Amino acid sequence: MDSTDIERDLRQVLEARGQRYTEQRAAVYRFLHGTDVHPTAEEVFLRVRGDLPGISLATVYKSLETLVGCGLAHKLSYGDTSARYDGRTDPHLHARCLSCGRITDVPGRVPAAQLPPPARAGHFRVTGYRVELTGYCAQCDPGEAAEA
Amino acid sequence: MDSTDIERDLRQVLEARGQRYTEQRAAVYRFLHGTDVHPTAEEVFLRVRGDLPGISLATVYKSLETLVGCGLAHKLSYGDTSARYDGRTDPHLHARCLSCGRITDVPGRVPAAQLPPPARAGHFRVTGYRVELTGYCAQCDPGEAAEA
DNA sequence: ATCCTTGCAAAGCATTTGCAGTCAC
DNA sequence: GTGACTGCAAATGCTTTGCAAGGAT
Repeated sequence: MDSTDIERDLRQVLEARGQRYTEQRAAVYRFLHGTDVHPTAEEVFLRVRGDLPGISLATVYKSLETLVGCGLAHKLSYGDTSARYDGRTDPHLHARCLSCGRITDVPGRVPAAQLPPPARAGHFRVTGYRVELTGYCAQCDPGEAAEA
Repeated sequence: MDSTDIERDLRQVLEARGQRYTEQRAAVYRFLHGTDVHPTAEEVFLRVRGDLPGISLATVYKSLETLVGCGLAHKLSYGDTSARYDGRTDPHLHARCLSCGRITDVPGRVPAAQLPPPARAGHFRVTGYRVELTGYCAQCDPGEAAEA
């Protein structure tokens, strides 16, 4: 899928929801879809500003929210720091570096069957789950002295 | 373990780290340890103010951070809203209501053996993992119209 | 022409920090 | 008495919002 395809898909999804295709949204989506660094809103802003010098941080936040609402991106909130965004939609796990906060993709996945009986989680109706790995990325590992 | 025991344990842990036992920390810990509602800092503040009318929100934040640092509590950050705190230390899962944000304890746990090969997560050294269930709590379920 | 989106600046919210007074040891 | 802790208020950092001008259909 090249850049043209990506933009066509974006337009289609936006129109299906009564929203408009704009350069700003396209630039944000293009960047997010083509990277695996799971950037923060600020990082998206700095990067996208290379293509669209006039774009504002508020617009980046709004565009990201729009993409998440359309299912074209996921928001990764770990609270400790600012939210990160993921433009990949294939199944994968996230590993978060306890030292620098960077998110690394991990190919595997956890079968739902191995989780506790969903129906019987007290009076809670379980509809989904999320697994997050923690540890140290290649850049931070050498230190190895750090602990959580 | 009654209230007296809890306070003795707290004193011991604090002293082992060169920190002082105070009424404020004791009140926060007592409340957190005796509930399973996973309160936010604000909720802890409102509740503890019943015992200590003069306590400030900043002190609650500082006390919670101290307890987390001592391993006497866990901080649950889901980003969407404010952080929540857990004073229980026995193994259990957390189920988060997508409607109201409430956290419900679920007795089970996920064996590490069922996760993807830790050592081989790309160039990432995995040291731990976290599982979070999502769905709807008893109070929000009746609606059943809502979706994620 | 319509009305959605942008960009700017200001507001909002959770959390942290500086500091003088107070308390635990 | 000494150093850590509290409470207050101000500051911080991320994110959202109000609104007039601009852009997409």
